[in-house]
Amino acid sequence: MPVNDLHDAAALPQTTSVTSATQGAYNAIRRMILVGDLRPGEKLKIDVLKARLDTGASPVREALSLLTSDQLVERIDQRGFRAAPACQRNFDEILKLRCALEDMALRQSIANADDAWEEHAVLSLHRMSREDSKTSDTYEDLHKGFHMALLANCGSPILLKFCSQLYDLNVRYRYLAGRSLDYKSRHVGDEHAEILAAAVKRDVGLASDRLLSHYQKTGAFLRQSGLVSES
Amino acid sequence: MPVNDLHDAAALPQTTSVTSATQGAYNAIRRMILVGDLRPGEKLKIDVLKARLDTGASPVREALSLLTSDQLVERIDQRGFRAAPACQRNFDEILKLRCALEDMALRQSIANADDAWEEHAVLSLHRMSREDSKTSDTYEDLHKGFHMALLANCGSPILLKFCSQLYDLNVRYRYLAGRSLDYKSRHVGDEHAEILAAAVKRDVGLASDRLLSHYQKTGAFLRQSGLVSES
DNA sequence: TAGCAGACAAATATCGACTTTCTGTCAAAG
DNA sequence: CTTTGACAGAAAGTCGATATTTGTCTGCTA
Repeated sequence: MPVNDLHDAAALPQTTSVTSATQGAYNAIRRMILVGDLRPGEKLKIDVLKARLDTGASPVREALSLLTSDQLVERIDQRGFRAAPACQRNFDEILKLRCALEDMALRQSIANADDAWEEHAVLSLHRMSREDSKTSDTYEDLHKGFHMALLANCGSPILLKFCSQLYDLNVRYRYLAGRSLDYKSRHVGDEHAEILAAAVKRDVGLASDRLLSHYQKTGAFLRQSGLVSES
Repeated sequence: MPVNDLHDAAALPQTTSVTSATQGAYNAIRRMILVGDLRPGEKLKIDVLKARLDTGASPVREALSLLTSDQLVERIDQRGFRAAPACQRNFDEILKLRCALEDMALRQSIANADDAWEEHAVLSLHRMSREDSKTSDTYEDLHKGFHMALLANCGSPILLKFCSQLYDLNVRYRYLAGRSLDYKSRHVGDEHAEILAAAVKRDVGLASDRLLSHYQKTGAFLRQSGLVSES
């Protein structure tokens, strides 16, 4: 299973059976960073992770190298690795870029619309809605799955990868702001449904507006509830 | 020296003194892929690279993992690494994305314009023009340096990294099409100067037009001269 | 003759030990 | 009292060897 699998992002929750130790370490560390278990800027010592994941040093090092792709880990030559720092400025940048790139991707995706894409998007929304526990990890996967499904038809794998990366970076800030805050006082379910409805109607402008508004609202929400601004 | 150093992209040609074996392997393999020494889709066997670079397996593996970030290498779990494939479709995608993202970056860069940025861009052009051998490696570095210097002031490190990646991916296609073809029958020097002039005049629209036209011309040029289209 | 099973060869992935580099502390000098 | 230098501990980086996996080739069977 390739590391960067974009197209299956909306697939069923992956079997946790992991083929290689590197892959397992990659998943585990990625999750720890996204969830905030490893704090922004924190030094990632090989020995510590090695013990925590019960693996050798090689898989850990390689996983960390791979996580550099996702901008979740910084590599400092001869000085090891650290979790990517977080700050208000960085958050704003991510939000802005996300809006720009996803807008682009969504428009292209709708322009190329076909039945398979549409049905996949509908299914993704359905699966997400069905999952009631909004704090669970699988919900996060399904949520990402839905958003990626909307963009999946844009015909540009590289653009998709960028969007996927930015999504993850953004998710981390959600957790940093306190996972419980998010989604509480808002009707995100409705927002998702409305975005999908516009997309299904092939209304590019409306879909894009709704998507961006969705992100801006979430962004304002997070900003207001105070971001962690360490290192 | 960090692997992902965007801000110094236009700095003087880097000292070749390499601190870590991984870093050395990274640079060497990256160059081999960009230049076409390692063909698209080619299997990258650890033993072979290990011997060729006179290093251990660990640095090679880690370098390959890092090159995954740049989309220059594909990692297939339990099946090793291979150089990223190349095809017409991929080239078109890169060109299109590049135009979109660099347009964005250039506009922001000019919007934030200040003296330091402007002078850095002027210097970068000068250094590139001074280098007469247009085929040498250092010219390639200076050329990238100039283009990145134009964008450097956009205030978005992530966007810059994306542009840098796309630049590299594009460079590879230049080499694939035959390094000598490029730049031969065109006055790229003039085009560069004109882009810079527009940027210095803070004429956002003109600068963007000229930049995109520059890329489109190069793109058409490469497309016409026939791309390698092997898996 | 086509297809499948098993074994052999090659290459990847992983481990554990060794070397190099960094970091923090403590003492001596300015 | 601050600063500089060296030493010791810790951590990163690297190497060589081993274990697992994959791909291929052969030979048997229907």
